[in-house]
Amino acid sequence: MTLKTLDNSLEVLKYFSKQTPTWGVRELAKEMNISHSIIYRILSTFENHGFLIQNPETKKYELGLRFLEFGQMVKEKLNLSDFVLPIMKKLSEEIKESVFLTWLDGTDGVTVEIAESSQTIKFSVSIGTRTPLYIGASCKTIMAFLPENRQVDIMSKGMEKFTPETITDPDEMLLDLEKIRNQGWCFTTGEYSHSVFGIGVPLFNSKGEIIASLTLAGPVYRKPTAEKLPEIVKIIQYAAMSIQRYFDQYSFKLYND
Amino acid sequence: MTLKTLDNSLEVLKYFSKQTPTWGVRELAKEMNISHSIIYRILSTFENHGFLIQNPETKKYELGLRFLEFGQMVKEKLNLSDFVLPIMKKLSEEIKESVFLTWLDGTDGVTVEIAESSQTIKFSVSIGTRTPLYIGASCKTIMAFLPENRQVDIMSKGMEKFTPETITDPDEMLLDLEKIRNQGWCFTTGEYSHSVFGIGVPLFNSKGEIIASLTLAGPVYRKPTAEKLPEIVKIIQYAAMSIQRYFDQYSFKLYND
DNA sequence: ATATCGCGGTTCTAATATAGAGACAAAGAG
DNA sequence: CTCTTTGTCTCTATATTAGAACCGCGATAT
Repeated sequence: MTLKTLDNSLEVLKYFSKQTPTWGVRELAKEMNISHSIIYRILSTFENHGFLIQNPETKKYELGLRFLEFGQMVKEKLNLSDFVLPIMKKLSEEIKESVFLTWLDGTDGVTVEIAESSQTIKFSVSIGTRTPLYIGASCKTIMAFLPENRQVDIMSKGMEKFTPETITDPDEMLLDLEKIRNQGWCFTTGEYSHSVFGIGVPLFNSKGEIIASLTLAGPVYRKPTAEKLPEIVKIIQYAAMSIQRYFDQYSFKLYND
Repeated sequence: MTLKTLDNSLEVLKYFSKQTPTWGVRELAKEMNISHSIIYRILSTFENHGFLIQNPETKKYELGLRFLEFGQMVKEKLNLSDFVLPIMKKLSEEIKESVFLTWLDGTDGVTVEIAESSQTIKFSVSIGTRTPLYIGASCKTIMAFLPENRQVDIMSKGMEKFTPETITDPDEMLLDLEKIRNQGWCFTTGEYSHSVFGIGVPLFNSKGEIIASLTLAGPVYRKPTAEKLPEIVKIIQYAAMSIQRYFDQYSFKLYND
């Protein structure tokens, strides 16, 4: 049993995205098909607590500084900067492509740390980015190691076709995941966004449950040839091992259900 | 008129701080003097949306990855890294002390960007840190340029004595603020935390309203002598001018009421 | 100049969601 | 083993919220 008011309010909050960072009361009400009175009350309550701010001229609302506070606390809790980021940076320099760490969170993968390639053309993504688990190397690597009932669960909520390469057939997906699980890594091209390749390897907690993935990504035209791929996978796996050791040592603190 | 349920829920959220990052249901209920049923419903609703996560072993709750997403969006909206941070870094290198940017948010100052000193002993603070406006150089610099009714408002909510140096008498504070306003900068020692000095200068929006402050801080034993102070203030003011120009140019987007 | 529209904000009341006490099983402590 | 404490769930009186209608304002159109 959940609180409907809070539930609605958090749903409202999710409309403040990178694509649509500001909303007027009636504008958002129309978008959500809800009475503008309700939206007004929700937005102004959030504003009272600093989670939203209202531009006094345009009267539109946007995200407030309170999120800086909470976001930073989560980041410090993860504490990846000290030990994990250097490993990622080294890997990124070695292969000359961007490297990122994706965390399992419900039915999504969340990018929690990034080491960008120094090349001018590179794969680039923001910390905090959320993607459904059935899309792309980083997420499918995670999904492949979940129990099958959770895999089915994720797919049962519908699978959106992000690009022509996105797999949207559940049976095909299950086969794909099995392959990933068997070989221990995942190679994709153009699933998450057009003309991007990715190579992901899994990371587990001390109980052997999947919690994250380490992924390398770059433009497809630089994608490794079939004969170079195994070598690159090995290098990524080696970096993943170092990170894994750190996780084991600190019995890493983020859960998957 | 606000939503009481949401209001309570956000109040609950604020108990997840750096000092107390994890809470059990009944533990938090006791702390807040609220029925544990209510807390349970609030926490589990937040959990459904990824704002909190529950450790499956200890059953305790802590902040979830959703905050990473929203925190990052706020950070990118501010977009200080590209232009303002380099200025701060240069200033920090020149004077060899930490430099930080504090934003006005309601009755608090929020640290939004930091350039740490390279010295081993240095002032250090997290992004997102919140302090009442009546404490410390960075906050008092902002408060000094607010209209008097808002100054009185802030003080009327009570003034906590953080350190022996904290000014808690409203009349004394008003005099102090006037002095800061007249000289255009603020110098304090040991107000925010023991044995720390700070020098703050104000930053305004295009309408001449105070929105932020640029502050230099370090250990008191390195605090500038009376004759060196004016020179250092000038250097800080020069950096502030550069930042000010950037704000003017982009008619800077964060509001103060 | 006047009318119209759409905006954020407010008020009202029926109807619904919530508060809060209490119960429960499970886990832990003594 | 018993006693305590935990998170979770159920119940009902009641406080809170939903949603329509309304308001005054400012921009736009006539």
